[in-house]
Amino acid sequence: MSIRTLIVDDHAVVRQGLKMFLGLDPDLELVGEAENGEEAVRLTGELNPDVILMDLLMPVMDGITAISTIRRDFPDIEIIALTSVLEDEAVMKAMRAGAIGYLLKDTQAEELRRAIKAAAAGQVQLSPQAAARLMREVRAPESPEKLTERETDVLRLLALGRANKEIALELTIGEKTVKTHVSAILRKLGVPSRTQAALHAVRIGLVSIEGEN
Amino acid sequence: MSIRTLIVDDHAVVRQGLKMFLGLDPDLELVGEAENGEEAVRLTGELNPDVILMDLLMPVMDGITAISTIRRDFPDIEIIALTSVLEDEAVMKAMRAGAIGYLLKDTQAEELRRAIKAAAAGQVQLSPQAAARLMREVRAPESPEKLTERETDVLRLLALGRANKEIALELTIGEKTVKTHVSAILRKLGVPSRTQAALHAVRIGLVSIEGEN
DNA sequence: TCCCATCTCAGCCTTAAGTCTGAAGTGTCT
DNA sequence: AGACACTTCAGACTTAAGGCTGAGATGGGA
Repeated sequence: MSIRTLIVDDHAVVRQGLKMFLGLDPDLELVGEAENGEEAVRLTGELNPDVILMDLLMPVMDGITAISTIRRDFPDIEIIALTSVLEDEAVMKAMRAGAIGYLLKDTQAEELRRAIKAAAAGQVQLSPQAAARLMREVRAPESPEKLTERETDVLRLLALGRANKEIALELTIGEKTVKTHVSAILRKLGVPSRTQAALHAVRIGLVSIEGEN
Repeated sequence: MSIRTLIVDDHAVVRQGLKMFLGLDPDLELVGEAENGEEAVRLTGELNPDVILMDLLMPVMDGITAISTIRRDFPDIEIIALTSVLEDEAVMKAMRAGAIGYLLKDTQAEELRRAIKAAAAGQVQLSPQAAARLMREVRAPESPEKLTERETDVLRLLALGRANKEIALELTIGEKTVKTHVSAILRKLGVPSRTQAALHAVRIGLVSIEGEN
């Protein structure tokens, strides 16, 4: 019995490439394609795949959110995060969201097929690079002190280039309170200035760099 | 006679997808693949393709640089910039570097093949979105007061999250001088704070967001 | 040669940013 | 009920950021 696979990526070219990679193996069956997280969630319910290859950066609904949603509703379906960039935060986020694997898009056909089979069997499969990052994370306790919800709100606005006073207005809280949050954010992120915090936020995808001010 | 095409992208999946897209058309012949700009330049000399599909974001040598180099050495070879993000500056840069087309990776197979044929015939081919951006650029004179070389140096460091004092040290100039430059930068970019200037720099690709501090 | 852009820096000033300490109100978990 | 995390805010403080004006040095172009 073949492994039913769903691919999720917003770029047609990437989907086509994955399709071909999968087509080379009789054990793998492509049951559907989705262009964004929302569509992925919907199709997962309809098609009931065994494994999902999920891009992380997509419009409408990002991959991380889609992974969380699907893992919650369909705990038997394994998901491999597939992305073009290797980013510490992204790896961690994908793992926490419930991905069983994390692969880079420069993966070769053979390796990708092996990863899908491993995932179908419930085995963790990481690209060597991702594994290295994860190791580093585990070794260094680092405990990257998670931001609270409110702090995340503040960081999101801060990363849009807003001043404390503006953030205060937008969140309808006092400027002093914003300062308190900003201080906590800087401490937790381990950066010395709001500019670096903003750059960090962009890096982890909290805000889109395409986003306007 | 078929159109000899070279594809350049650092992701194997994308190359595979493009390969399949091209394979659907007997008029198109894939003569080679490159993983980065440097390899693209080398292969162009060896293979003498008619059209090159060039990704813009690549390690070793980026697409813009590769386009400039190839267009200078092989003026008869047409290059289509192919990228996953639509960014005003990137469109302009690619055009200035000599690309004849600019397509997004979510392009459909049919459209991509049409674009290659148009490029081979020396005709400009833009994705509708890219065309729109270009129009906007042309319409709005904008005259975005160019930054001087030194100001660009400062902005680059600023966008890494550096403080004025740090920038002064790294450029071996006084902090006052840095402030002068920063003021000029803010005025020219039309933003009110260094944080927004940093975000702008990232947006236009002055610094990579992957870049560390 | 003279003009002009650029780069450099100074002084003076205002405001924004960030730290520290302390504290009150809320909700959750045990 | 008590512990704990989160959010809110105050006061007092230090430092960074940014604006404004002025000005000397360099170097290229008309």
